[in-house]
Amino acid sequence: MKTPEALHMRQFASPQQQLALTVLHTASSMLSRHRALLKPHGVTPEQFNILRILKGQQGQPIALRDISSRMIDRNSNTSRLIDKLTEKGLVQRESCPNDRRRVDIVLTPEGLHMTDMLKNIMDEEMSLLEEVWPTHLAEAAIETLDAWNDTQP
Amino acid sequence: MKTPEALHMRQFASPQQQLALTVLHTASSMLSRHRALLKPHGVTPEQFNILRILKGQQGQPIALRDISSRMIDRNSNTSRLIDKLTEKGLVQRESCPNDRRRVDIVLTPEGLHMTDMLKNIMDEEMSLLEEVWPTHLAEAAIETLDAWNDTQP
DNA sequence: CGTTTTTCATTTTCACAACATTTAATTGTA
DNA sequence: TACAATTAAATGTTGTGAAAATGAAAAACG
Repeated sequence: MKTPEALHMRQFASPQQQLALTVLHTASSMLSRHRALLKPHGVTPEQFNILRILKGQQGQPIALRDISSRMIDRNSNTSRLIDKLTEKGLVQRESCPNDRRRVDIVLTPEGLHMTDMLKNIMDEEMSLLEEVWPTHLAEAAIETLDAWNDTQP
Repeated sequence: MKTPEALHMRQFASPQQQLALTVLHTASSMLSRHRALLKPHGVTPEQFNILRILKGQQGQPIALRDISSRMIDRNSNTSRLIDKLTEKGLVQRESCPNDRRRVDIVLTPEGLHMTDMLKNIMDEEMSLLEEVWPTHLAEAAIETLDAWNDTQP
């Protein structure tokens, strides 16, 4: 359902305002979809986001602080998310010898395995987008949205 | 900060995947901004969403159920959000005579006043978007995103 | 040095989301 | 009419996000 229909809105103050609401609505809808896809495996999108960052490290440890700064949703409670992933045996905390404030995080073998599986699931979902969005339109939309992101700190 | 930079990502699987992440990141960032703008007035974006829907009714009562269906985030618990707004004296519950299961919601005079004020604040914020997004690019981005929304139930 | 400031992680508080269940009222149907 | 099925709202529980407070360690600086 297109956004105006979904939100029962006949007209918007401006195309810019409509785009803002469309972005919020689209993100909410996407996140719901991701949540549903990951749920059978006991992982939330926020947790998967961390797993994906760790996977990108290719075994190299990364400080909790740096994970936070790379998350889609900043300011979230990364400590607690790491707690959950640790309980599930997917990641491990390691103390950082040269700076005892820091806590390095690494994927466990099971975590790596789980991440690969979930990545396949999400990649499949993402590939559906390629049928909906022609490449040049996707690129144009990215530029438009990032024009705003670039005004933000 | 543009999305790839913000998320510390060098390259994406596809422009489509990059757009998906950009949408999620942009929405999260926008919502934070809205939350900060509304906070001094003791209202959250979710609550403001309801106030805006009620304002659109122009005094006509609307059933709680119909508010739910028009919210950006459909899954939230409207009953409890209405509780919060009632506590603040911004809205009022009214029993619906022809169907006693339903509960009609109306803005109080203070609620109308507050909504007008908050709407000014948000409109001002939205007007900044007009300097960032040329109208034709905003319209193009809306079409692109809604192409996906239209594939969703 | 020693003190102050900054940094990093954790903890805490509050509000909301998700999901299930409950209660009440209405509708559908034998 | 009786009674099951459905619908609307409220409520209970658990988990998560946002933001601020706390505590510990390191860095900065006189």
